[in-house]
Amino acid sequence: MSETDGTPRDFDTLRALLIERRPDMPKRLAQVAAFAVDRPDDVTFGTVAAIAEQAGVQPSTLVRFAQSLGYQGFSELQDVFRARLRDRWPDYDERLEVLRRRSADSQGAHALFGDFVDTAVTSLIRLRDTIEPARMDEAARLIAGARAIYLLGQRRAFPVCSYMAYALAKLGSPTVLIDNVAGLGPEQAEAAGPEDLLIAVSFTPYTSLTVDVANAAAARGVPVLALTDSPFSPLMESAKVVIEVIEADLGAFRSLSGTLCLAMALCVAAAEIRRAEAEEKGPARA
Amino acid sequence: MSETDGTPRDFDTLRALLIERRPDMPKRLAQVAAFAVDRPDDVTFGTVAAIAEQAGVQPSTLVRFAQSLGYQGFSELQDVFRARLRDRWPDYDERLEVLRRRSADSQGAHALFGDFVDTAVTSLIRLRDTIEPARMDEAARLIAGARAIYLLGQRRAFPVCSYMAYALAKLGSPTVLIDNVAGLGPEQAEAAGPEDLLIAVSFTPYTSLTVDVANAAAARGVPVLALTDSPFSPLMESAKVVIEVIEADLGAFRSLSGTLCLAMALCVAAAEIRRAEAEEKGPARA
DNA sequence: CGAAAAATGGAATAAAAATTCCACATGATG
DNA sequence: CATCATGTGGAATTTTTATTCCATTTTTCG
Repeated sequence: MSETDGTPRDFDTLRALLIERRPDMPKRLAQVAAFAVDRPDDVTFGTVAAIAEQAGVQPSTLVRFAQSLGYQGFSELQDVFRARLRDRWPDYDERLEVLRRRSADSQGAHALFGDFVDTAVTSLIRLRDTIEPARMDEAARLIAGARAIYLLGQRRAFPVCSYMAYALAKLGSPTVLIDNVAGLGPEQAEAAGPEDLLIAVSFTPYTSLTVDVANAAAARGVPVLALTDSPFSPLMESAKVVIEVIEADLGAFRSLSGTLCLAMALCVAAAEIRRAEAEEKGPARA
Repeated sequence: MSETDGTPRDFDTLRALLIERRPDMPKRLAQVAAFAVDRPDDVTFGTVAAIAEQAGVQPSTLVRFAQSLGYQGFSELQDVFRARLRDRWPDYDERLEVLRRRSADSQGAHALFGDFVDTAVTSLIRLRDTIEPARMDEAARLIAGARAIYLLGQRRAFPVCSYMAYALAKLGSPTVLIDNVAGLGPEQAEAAGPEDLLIAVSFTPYTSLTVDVANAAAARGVPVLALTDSPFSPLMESAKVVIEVIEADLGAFRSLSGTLCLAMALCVAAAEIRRAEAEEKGPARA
């Protein structure tokens, strides 16, 4: 993987290289190689001095070790160790750099697309691994149990809402998309009652309309399901259930893929719950 | 866990503390708290200067932040972040195991979400590998060269358009989202002229409004860029450039992830082209 | 509205770290 | 066994990084 000059940039390759080359290394360097393979965490987090002591060598030996592998210095080698723990979240600055360089080449659109795809995939996988199943079930039940679903989200969150509006409508749920046309957002939301559900979607920086309408609704006893990106979201107060969605971003552009998938899954899960319940109560009616 | 004096030594406690105390913190410190909770990985590996920049504060603020929580300095706080990875990730295999078990266990919403994620990832990767770079460049240049961008898409395609509207606006392009409020879609599109660009997004079954408006515009000499899902799309006739987007679907639900990524990439690519051109012509004006 | 307190930004300083350098040791080779 | 190439330890140096300090701004409260 990704070594142009025999100097690994990813941990697995580096590890393999160390194991392969260790027998031919000078004593101290071999010692360092062994230590690096055995206790990668210590290498990841330690300072040169600390690692040197643990490995029983001089600090300078570590630097020479790194250089003998083709790195500029020990720090560069340590970066590979760190990337191992960090990989799933592509490095912000480096990415931006790549973005800029590529578009300067005017290789442009397609390469950029590749980056966006990477970011979206990262986002999706990460979200799948971190989201709490219990929360999702709660949310799905909330949707399934509601009389009508009110969807609230502005700016970047709006596509999510309009997508849910489409999906829910297709699944047969009474749905109101609060699009705030003519500034009537608050009024659109006013029809919602305790039997209904307001799904509020908002990301930093939180649109005040969204927050205000959600709070007002909550105050009236309308249950609120919040999809948001941080535990500090102002939606936390009013929401009955909160699902935290952390998306990866590329430059200034945050992916929406994870949120959309989540939204879709919730809608379909809710539809399933409803269907199951309908079957239990009156199988004949279907 | 293990805090004698209210200063957490483990990450989870620290995180909880930050969430709890953030509302009462001064602005900048709250900002740091949010950053620390949202992007712990960046805090774990960054230097004070790098983290400060990403969080939009001064280095000294980070130190003060740590001290206000009872740590001696920022480094001590960072240790807590590092310990989190040390403790949590030593064994990759175990982690995978947990993950596997979790997704096998869970039924309902979460499992469904996993499926949607799989579908989206498949969609993304496939799209990245099949799309024609030349087309994308054409499309990006078209967007970059236009006076104003008109966005047309109904139903499932609407979220894509609203997302583009958001992105283009943020990138400084004059943008009109044809949302067809009050049935005024055709009239909204009428302002578009040969200097402008109409981006039409439509998937099977093609909404007639979209097709009609796109055709009418094309007849008037407005260039049309079509994002669609089949070579038989009725948009083929009127479009100057067509990008074909094939999305994977799960049951009746087709993913949108690929289309959204594509849309985003096009917008950013166009913005880059514009910037490059602006720099060439009048570097002084920037 | 005005004084006091708290918070903030940014430069200055101190601390710590990485890296380089070189004298010395070791081991291979003729 | 002399010589040379290679490897090593440790101090010196340079660079990076964290922290402190203080003038200025913002907020709070009488």
